[in-house]
Amino acid sequence: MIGAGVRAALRQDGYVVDWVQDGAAAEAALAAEPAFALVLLDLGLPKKDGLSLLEGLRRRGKRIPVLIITARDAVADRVRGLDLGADDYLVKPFELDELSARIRALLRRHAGRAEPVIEFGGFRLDSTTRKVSYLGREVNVSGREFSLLAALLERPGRPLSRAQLEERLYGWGEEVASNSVEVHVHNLRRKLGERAIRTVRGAGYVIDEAPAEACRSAASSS
Amino acid sequence: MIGAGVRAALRQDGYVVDWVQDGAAAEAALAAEPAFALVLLDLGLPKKDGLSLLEGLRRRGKRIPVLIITARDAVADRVRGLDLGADDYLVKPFELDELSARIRALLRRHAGRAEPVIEFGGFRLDSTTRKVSYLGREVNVSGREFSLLAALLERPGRPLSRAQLEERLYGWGEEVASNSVEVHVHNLRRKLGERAIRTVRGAGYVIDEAPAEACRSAASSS
DNA sequence: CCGAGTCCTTAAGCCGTTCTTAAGCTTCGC
DNA sequence: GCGAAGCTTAAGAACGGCTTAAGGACTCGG
Repeated sequence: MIGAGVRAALRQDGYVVDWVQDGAAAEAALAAEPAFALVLLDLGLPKKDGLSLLEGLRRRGKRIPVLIITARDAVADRVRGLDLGADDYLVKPFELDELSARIRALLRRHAGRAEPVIEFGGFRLDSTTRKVSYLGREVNVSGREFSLLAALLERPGRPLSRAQLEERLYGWGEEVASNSVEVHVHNLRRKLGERAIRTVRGAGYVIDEAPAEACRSAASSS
Repeated sequence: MIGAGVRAALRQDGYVVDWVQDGAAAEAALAAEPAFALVLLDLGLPKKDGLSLLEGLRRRGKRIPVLIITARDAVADRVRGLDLGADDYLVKPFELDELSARIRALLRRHAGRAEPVIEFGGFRLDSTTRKVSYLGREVNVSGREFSLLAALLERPGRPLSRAQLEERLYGWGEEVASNSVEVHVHNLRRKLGERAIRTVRGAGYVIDEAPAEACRSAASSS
């Protein structure tokens, strides 16, 4: 079957692949293991309609990326799938290159952004070299500090709570029981200037769109 | 051209469509009008490579959804486009139904990231950043004050009693035994002006629809 | 293997803000 | 004028965030 080929190709790409062959098994697997990063859903599934599987997922609030695979002539299914909350689709037959690219794009989108360079609010982060510059100046930051900035810049303009940042910095496995996030923020501010990271009392920290240099439309600079 | 057909179909769907016919014009339009909800990008553009247009957009931090349209055989372009940060693509020739479904999906997905904002009676509450502005002025409010405003704005035009507000502010568990709601209202009025929150004697507090105009003279039947 | 340096976590104290409480005052309706 | 409802004020407590510093883990060069 084509399933085996897909699985082999994805493993080639470094993914860990679970392959189930009907809708009921898929639901069971998704219920048992909440950590799947993405669902590849062939609408030709037996036993259970793939679309209702998708609908059930979304109804239960799961936001896991879902990529639908359909036959070329099943336009109606595709349309329906997208409206039900699928993130993408692919038409059979497809090239494995393309599948892989779409999966990359979906994962990246879901992660928020994994593009090598993030630019926002005066920052420029390069995640391949882990270099940071702010307002044109190159700044030396440590590993944790870089991750902290990256987390903040993934949701630009939106505050992240200490809890969210900790989760992001330390993962689920190893929790931290101290104010280390505050300390990192403090150290960053010492390197970048006071205004680089704004505190939203009770909500967390945020990086604003307009840094100090916002001279264009800055009506009220507090 | 097919452009005209697409435009007509989208207008049919209720969208407002701007159509430019080369990359340079597209960049100019995007720079001039920041409020576009989505970009439909035909990779066959003359004058400027569509992919570099996309790359420029992303590099400048624009997160506007981009849907690429390519020819059937341009797999490499598609892959590249997705890696550059496109949100979706469609292969020519496509059915207009499908285009419309994908646009719906993209807009919905993007709207999911949009900030939930309440606007009413001169207020503008952003619950992600906990920012409040009233009559155009940005106002600094504390956490409880924000919750109080949010509660009042949830049922716009309808008064909420002190008891209801307390319940809303403190939850069911921990009741409060004082006039703290009154105190918060007072502090808010000091920040926002006397008229921002109206007292309905015996019933509670309410935020009115029309803040600017003095409606006192609207006499007679109540 | 040692020492210097960096990075990270933890802990403790400080400080300003915010919240609650309570008491006295004003306004309203009768 | 009286009581009830609402307003104002101020003080203390509680909270959240900031700062600092100590110590451990790790890296790197000798």
